[in-house]
Amino acid sequence: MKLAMDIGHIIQFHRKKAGLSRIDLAHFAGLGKTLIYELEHGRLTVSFDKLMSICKVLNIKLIFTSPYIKEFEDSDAS
Amino acid sequence: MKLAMDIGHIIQFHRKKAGLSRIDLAHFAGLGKTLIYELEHGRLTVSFDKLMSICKVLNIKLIFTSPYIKEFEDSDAS
DNA sequence: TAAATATTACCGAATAAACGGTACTATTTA
DNA sequence: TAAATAGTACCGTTTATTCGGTAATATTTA
Repeated sequence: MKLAMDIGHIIQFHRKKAGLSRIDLAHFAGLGKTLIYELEHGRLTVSFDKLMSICKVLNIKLIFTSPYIKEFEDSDAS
Repeated sequence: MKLAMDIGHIIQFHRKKAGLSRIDLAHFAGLGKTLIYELEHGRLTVSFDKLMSICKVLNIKLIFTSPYIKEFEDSDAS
């Protein structure tokens, strides 16, 4: 578990674990190579859905948590 | 804890819990009102850093997790 | 009811993200 | 060493996001 500070490092670590090149990862996530490159170099200005596509390929899950989350889950809105 | 499927609902729930209007939230997060509106209406095409700004205001934390996360945290890359 | 506030909604413009192309430099691998 | 692959880097263009403005409709509060 890790806070969303250095996603770039997390992505890079998991990409290498998966034995993928940047181009491979970009391809599997349906994205351009430039995005992977910039993401791994600390650029946080990435759209959320594209980040999700990458995480999906790398089997990384995102969890939202807060003092109210339990209450939210028990509500209808969930 | 909740997967990143319906962020819109999560945001809205927490915003109301905090007693903030959309304009309030937008203001505190340094964003435009349109973004909050669209985000709460299921639009996932939001930049990650702006989503983070919103979460920060609402005291929502984001956690990345995966089978390799422990290993990542113990590595230098973390 | 009336006034104030919040929400929903669309618009065009400004800004930012994402792309492919290209080229040059490591780093592998044969 | 030579060839192949991967990484770094910048560019100009396309596309998507984000914005403020405006207006009309709830919803809340006096």
